[in-house]
Amino acid sequence: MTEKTFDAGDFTLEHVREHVWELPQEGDMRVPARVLANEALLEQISDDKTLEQLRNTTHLPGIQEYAICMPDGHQGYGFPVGGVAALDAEDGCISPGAVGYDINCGVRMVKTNLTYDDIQGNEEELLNSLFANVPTGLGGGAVVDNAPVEEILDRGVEWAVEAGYGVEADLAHCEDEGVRPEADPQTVSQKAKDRGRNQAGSLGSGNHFLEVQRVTDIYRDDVAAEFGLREDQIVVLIHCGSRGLGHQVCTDYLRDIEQTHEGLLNQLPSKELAAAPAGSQLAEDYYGAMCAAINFAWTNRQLITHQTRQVFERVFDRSWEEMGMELLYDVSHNIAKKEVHTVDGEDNELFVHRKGATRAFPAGRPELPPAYREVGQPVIIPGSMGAGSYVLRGGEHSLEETFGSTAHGAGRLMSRTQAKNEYWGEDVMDDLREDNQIYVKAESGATVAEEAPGVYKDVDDVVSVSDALGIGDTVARTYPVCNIKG
DNA sequence: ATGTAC
Repeated sequence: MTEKTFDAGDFTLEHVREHVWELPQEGDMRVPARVLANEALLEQISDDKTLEQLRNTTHLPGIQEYAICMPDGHQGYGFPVGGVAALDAEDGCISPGAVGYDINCGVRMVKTNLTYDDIQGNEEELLNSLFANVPTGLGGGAVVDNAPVEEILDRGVEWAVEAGYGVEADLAHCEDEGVRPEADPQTVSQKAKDRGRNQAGSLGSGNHFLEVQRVTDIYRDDVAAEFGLREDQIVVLIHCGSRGLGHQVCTDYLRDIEQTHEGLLNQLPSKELAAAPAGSQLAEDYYGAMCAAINFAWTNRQLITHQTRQVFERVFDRSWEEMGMELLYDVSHNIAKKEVHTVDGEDNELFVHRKGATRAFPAGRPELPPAYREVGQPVIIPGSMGAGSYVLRGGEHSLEETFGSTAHGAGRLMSRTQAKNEYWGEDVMDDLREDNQIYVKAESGATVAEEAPGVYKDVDDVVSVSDALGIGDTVARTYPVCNIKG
């Protein structure tokens, strides 16, 4: 270790090597904590609670190696958004706060064989038709009214495909093939199910969006060819989660775990990290309920994919198959999952908590579908609505550095309240259209202000750290064409 | 993120 340090508010980080910074283990910390970032990104987390929350995480029983903060990390509920914590699945614990309220918030990319030329002039028709056919905003609205929630919780995208909202190939291009088999609908409260019943196929609000984009840059020709991506291609990005259902699951189990496992809670530096010991009834139940909410979120994105395909069919008067509207991949950003990782030469089953972090498995991992087993997993990292997004490929160092994870987005720079003081939604939309030919339509102007490009970090910085560390390699970059949101 | 609050 070098002598170099970074003074981040109340914390001093030691420089391990390029882009790797460490909070040394001290006091009741069970392991050190690591931040993967350049100095500009570190500066941006020096004044909030990100580092305090990261350090708190190192107190969780069973934590392995390090608590890790990705380059896009910022403060969240109890645990940083952009945090990764791997906890022993036998002797450790599971923590709802380290998964987040929006269980399986995530993103999928739908490819097309259209080019930017094909859709120029159609942007507003596309925008309006997408907005009319994809429910957005807080509260109700759904593609499927009175949906069979129990079956969705149990079977995920398999249900959607059987019901005619997708094809078999969609399953093969979704993390875990669109189904978490450990899902246990019986552990999901009636209240959560009631909230989900009329939200199956809805975008929601906040940072969630559906964006038509064009591919502007290819960085790795061979990988891009395997992924079916090329310059000037039109793609669609769908970013949303498990809506009120997942939120209710988190709320229900946080309260229950706080009460039932008060002894463990009292050993932790923050109530927001409440955790259930591995093997306890509540750990089992929360895992089953979280997996069920995961299935709901995947189905949600599948139903929105179906609507998107139909909109494209009407606007361009061709079938979606003719337009090549196949899934590239669907990745989770908020999840805890049992995975086997090698620690100190031994294979251990761990609850890998990724909150605002993406699984980024390299070639060879058995979990990857056949299409990506030789090349590595596609990772999709959305930027702000003014910046576009990146497609990465799980890097060969991800398993040793981050339990197979990388960043999930640009990361917020300021709170929603602060954003609303700085920006006015209508002005943001006018600027994007006039200066960048980006068409935005939203349920609420306030949401546009909260999500203005200026409230986000530079996604280029985030991705360059991932690429330099070899945890997620850049493959392609996209730029927005039109965007709908809540 | 969220029927934006217990």
